[in-house]
Amino acid sequence: MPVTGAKKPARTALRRQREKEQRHETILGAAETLFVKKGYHQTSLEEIAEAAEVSVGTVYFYFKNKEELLISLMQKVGAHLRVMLQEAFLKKQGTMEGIVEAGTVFFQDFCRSHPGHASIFFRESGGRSARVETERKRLYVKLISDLEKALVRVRSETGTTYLSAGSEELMAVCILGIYERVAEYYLLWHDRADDITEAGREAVAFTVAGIQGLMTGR
Amino acid sequence: MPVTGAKKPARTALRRQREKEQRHETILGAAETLFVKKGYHQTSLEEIAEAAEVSVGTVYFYFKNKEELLISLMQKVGAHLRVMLQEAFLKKQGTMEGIVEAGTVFFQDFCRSHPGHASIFFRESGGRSARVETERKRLYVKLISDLEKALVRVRSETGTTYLSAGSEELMAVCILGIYERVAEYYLLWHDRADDITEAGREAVAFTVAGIQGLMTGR
Amino acid sequence: MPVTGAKKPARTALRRQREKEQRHETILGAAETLFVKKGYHQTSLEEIAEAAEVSVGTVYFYFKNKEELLISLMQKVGAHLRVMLQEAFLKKQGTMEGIVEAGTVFFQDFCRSHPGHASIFFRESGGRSARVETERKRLYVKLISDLEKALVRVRSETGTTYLSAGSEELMAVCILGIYERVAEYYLLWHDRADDITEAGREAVAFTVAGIQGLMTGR
Amino acid sequence: MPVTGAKKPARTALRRQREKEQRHETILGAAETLFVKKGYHQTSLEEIAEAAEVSVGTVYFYFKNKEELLISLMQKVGAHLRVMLQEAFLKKQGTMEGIVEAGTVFFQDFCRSHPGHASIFFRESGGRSARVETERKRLYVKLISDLEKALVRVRSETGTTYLSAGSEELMAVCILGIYERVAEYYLLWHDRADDITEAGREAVAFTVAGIQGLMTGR
DNA sequence: CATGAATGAGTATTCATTCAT
DNA sequence: TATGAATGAATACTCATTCAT
Repeated sequence: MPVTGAKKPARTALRRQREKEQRHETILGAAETLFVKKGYHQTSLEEIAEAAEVSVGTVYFYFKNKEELLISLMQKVGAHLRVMLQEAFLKKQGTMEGIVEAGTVFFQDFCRSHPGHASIFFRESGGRSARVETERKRLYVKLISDLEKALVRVRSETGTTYLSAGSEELMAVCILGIYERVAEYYLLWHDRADDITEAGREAVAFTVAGIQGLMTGR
Repeated sequence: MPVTGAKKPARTALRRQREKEQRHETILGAAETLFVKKGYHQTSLEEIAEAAEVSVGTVYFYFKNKEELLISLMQKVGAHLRVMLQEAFLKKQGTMEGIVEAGTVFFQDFCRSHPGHASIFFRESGGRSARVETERKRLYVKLISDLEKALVRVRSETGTTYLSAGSEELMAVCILGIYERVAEYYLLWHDRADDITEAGREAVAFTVAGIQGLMTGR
Repeated sequence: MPVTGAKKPARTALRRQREKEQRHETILGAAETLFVKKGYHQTSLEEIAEAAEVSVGTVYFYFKNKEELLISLMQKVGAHLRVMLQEAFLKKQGTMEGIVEAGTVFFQDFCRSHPGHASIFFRESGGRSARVETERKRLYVKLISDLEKALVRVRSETGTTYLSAGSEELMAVCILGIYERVAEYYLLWHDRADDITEAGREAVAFTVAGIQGLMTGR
Repeated sequence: MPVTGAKKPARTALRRQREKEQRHETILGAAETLFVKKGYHQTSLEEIAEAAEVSVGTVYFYFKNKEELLISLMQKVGAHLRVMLQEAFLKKQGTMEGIVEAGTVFFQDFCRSHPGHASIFFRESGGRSARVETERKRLYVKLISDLEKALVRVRSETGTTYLSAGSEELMAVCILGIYERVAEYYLLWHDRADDITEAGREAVAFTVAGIQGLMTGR
């Protein structure tokens, strides 16, 4: 029997693997839609199962429990956000331009194409349970740490110093605060998706000015 | 009717009124403590009643339902915050100093003496139910509007203009975002209550620089 | 106002107390009937609630959980059994007659008038969960200990000795084994409620002979 | 057809047959271990499959359902016990010695080398479901019937009579009761595996004395 | 024969809310 | 006003069983 004969089961296994991943994604997608629309606690597992067109048991086959579903979602969104921002930083390495690019990417790409993601990450993730809270904190801290590192590079590349040893951390925290509140305000509350372009631009300008304000020896 | 006859019940009525208000406060306080410690959904009405040393029925006599308890708390905290900020703005009318004063008051007074308040307003209020969400939005919008007005006064008093027509609103949103994330990061997550003094100072500097960055004709 | 005026609330409180205890008993009774008829695991809490003519929530108001319901039942039956046997021992203190009396009481009174009790104690209590098992063991050990003490008294009163230091314990264990198997065999399996009179009589004779067999220096 | 041609498939078939039986045993063994350790209801089929290193589906290929697994186990243990006791009776045919031998075998061999078996037969088999209960009863009745026959032979061989027509049956029931309670008490509860040697000896003495107590015309 | 993903009925438990006293 | 017993709808989660591959 030729080599292809041995491959056949491998192919089946691969296809199964793919199908399994698809299911995983389908369920996660259904959960995201419902969490965004109705809120985590107002969404029942039966609804999620129905939306994903699977049985309740299947949801539990793929996810340990409801909490895990939310955490998976948060992690997915968080990772996505980090990648986007990292890429922006890398484009204009170590310059204030990188910060501008990151902000622009956040408001133009992330918020506009994935309003649900913003909702999950900034709204639904807050105060659900101890485990969720821990994970939320972990993800926020990572993002803040990324921003911090970018700010450190800006400082060393431009040969300036900041006000204090903790300035980078503080600024990173401020920037994230701006991102999330602007996103929620214009996107989720006022549904002014168009305004967010302009607001985002100004928010970025605000951010840049804020950073420069903490720079000494310019 | 003799005077004494009229006065006696009046006194009783007054005392009753006072007692009633005390009860109201006691229950609200118990709810706040528990919401902050365990989270809104993880706190049962029975626990609240027990902590307030009243029966479940009594809680329902003073508050329509559990949601109302959270909303009352949010309103109380929101009002408190507004008053604090307004007073700060008034001290240094229409100048950037007012903005600085407000930020300082927020980080020094509000956050440090009422960490529970910050938790209720910024964390527990998010994504509980449609009604709570509506109220939360209303309170945030009010705060933003206050900040916006202060920024308008600063502009008119200093004779400058901002980048665009929506700049005041955008900046107000940014400032609130900075407030809440810095508060949660240093106060609620890292329990670095001492750092918040320094962090607050720098956050205010960041804010001021950000605002000035959006000012044109300086 | 006369003394009776003060008593009124007391009376109400008392009546409430009584009603509460009645409910407790009603629920316990419903659970017993169903556990005996269908088995513990095959009985749902909804069925118990329905049989007791209360809501599911009420069952949980009186009992922490389903397990607790079974444990309460076991304890009730165990206590009842102990009292019955103790009284029998006391009638004919320290003589073999007491042993005979106890056996007779067990087969004539306990088994015949409360076949459900025997079922709960000897059958339903076995291997349900760790907690139930612990409690079951505790109750069995108590019963065995009672029997042991009775045997010790018989020995000291009649001036004999048993084969070894552990003989009383061993005999107590044997006697309980005889009781439960005879009860289950004639009562629960063969529904030969009439035969149990005769069987019980002979089982007692067997028991007595067995005990005497382990007596030395007669 | 040449011999070799016929033999080859036969050999394969035989090996398969052997492997099949091994699987059967492996699964049964895994089930036994888990049932003893965690209890029937607390053990899931997935756990059994995992312990037996097969898939869930495979378990269902070898056993109709979970109930059947327990019943198979009970039957295996029951058969083992019967064989042991029968052999003991046969060694000393028709004499009280046979009864003594059987008891000794039970406590020394059965209990000590297979504590899990005792647990399955005396504890886990009780009150699981109607089918299990029926089978349990059937097995107990068989054992009792064996004991009864042995007692009948003793009676006819020694030329005595018992108290009544039902005495043999009653005594058989008593003996089984003694066996199981002593086994559970010393072996499963108190983990006094060493004491069971002595306790077993005395239990046998108790049994013999009990039987003789019901003999008339000695 | 073996696999393990999929099913979905079944159930214990919670808890906001009501209301007779 | 205050109580707390009673309610029952809502829901997360389990697990024996099946069946396409």
